[in-house]
Amino acid sequence: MPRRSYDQYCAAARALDAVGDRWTLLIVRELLAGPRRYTDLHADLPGVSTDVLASRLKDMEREELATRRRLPPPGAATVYELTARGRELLPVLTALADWGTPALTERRPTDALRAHWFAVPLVRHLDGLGAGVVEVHLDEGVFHVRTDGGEPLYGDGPADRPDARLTLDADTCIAISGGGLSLTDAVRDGRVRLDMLQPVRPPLGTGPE
Amino acid sequence: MPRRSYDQYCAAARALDAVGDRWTLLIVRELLAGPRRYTDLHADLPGVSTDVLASRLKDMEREELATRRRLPPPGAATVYELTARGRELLPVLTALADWGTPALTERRPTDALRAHWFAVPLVRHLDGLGAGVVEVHLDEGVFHVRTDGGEPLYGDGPADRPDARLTLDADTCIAISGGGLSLTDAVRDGRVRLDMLQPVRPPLGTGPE
DNA sequence: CGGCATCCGTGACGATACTG
DNA sequence: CAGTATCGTCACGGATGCCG
Repeated sequence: MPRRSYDQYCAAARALDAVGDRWTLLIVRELLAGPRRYTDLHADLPGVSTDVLASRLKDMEREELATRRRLPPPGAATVYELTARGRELLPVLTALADWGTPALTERRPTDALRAHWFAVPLVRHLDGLGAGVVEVHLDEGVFHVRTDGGEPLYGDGPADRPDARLTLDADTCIAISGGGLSLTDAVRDGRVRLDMLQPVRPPLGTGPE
Repeated sequence: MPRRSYDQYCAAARALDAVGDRWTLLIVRELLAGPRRYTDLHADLPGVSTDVLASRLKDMEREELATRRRLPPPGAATVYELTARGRELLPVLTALADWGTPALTERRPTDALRAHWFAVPLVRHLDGLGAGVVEVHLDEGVFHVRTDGGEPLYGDGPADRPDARLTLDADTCIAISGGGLSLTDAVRDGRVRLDMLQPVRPPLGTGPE
């Protein structure tokens, strides 16, 4: 919890005690992409000051949302990684992103952008593809998501071995994320190009349909 | 958005621009109980200072999350009320409450408590009752919830004309809210007393007000 | 170079007092 | 009842320095 607790016996207030501080949930958004170094976090969270980032990471360790791990040499570095409890914040970020998607109609010149920021609201809408790892190509950049429950949920840049590739523009991505446009319709209308790259593996427990 | 925007073209960051300030989401929690006066809000948000509450309410008006309305005399008062956009924050509060429920195992002596704070995580689990308005009796107080989609979603104190009454203790309420205990099991085990009060809806004006 | 710690100016916060 | 005024404190953001 932060310096200032709400001191309320309320589940939502308790959650805000832990993750209600400025930047905390955006750090979670970054760490959902897998283990990240301090410098990488700082680069993908434009505007956060160095001391606040360090302080939040310490708070998150104390709250057991994240852990610090030292990678063995070569390439020795310390990375921050979400705990299981931290990963359970995904529904919170999803609910926030769903609510905030309409506000993306306005794009300000001061807005920073990373392609993988589109992953959280989009990932649920890709389940129907039957593909494990989907690489998403926007004009603004490339990211990838896992739809098979694996970790990490998503990441910036191309995937190692994508099962499918989507090519679309940001507006279409936002429309699908917001639920106003189904992926099927978007593919049929040519707003999304879908390439299946690996043989389709049927999900466990599904028979012929 | 607050004075400080994150300036990120990201749906979650946009949402946090609007509702990420301290106290804002807890004010939404209060207003989900229906129109409230400034003094009532201040009473049910222990710890908030008067100027911060006034400032947040202004921010929420500007963001079109809430509106100010002046009730006609007698009983003239100004009340704050959520807009449709503001009510759409319920999934955000639900996700936060779900995540924060495990933190309710620890109950600190400094914690304030209002019975209706249990409503957000509980209301989904009462759908199976087939009752419109459910009055919930805890040792700590009484609140009521609507399970038929009407507004307001819940409120403090007894309901006007409840269709059912639940009597249980806070720990049981938390267990049901967290999903670890089904309402059916809790009734069968005697941890919850369920009284159906209105199998047939009487005409208006014949019930106690 | 990555990972912070320190310093500093500004602004947000919380408590109290007070007013229309 | 519904806020505004004032004030001390603390948090934030930016820059810089240090240390492995």
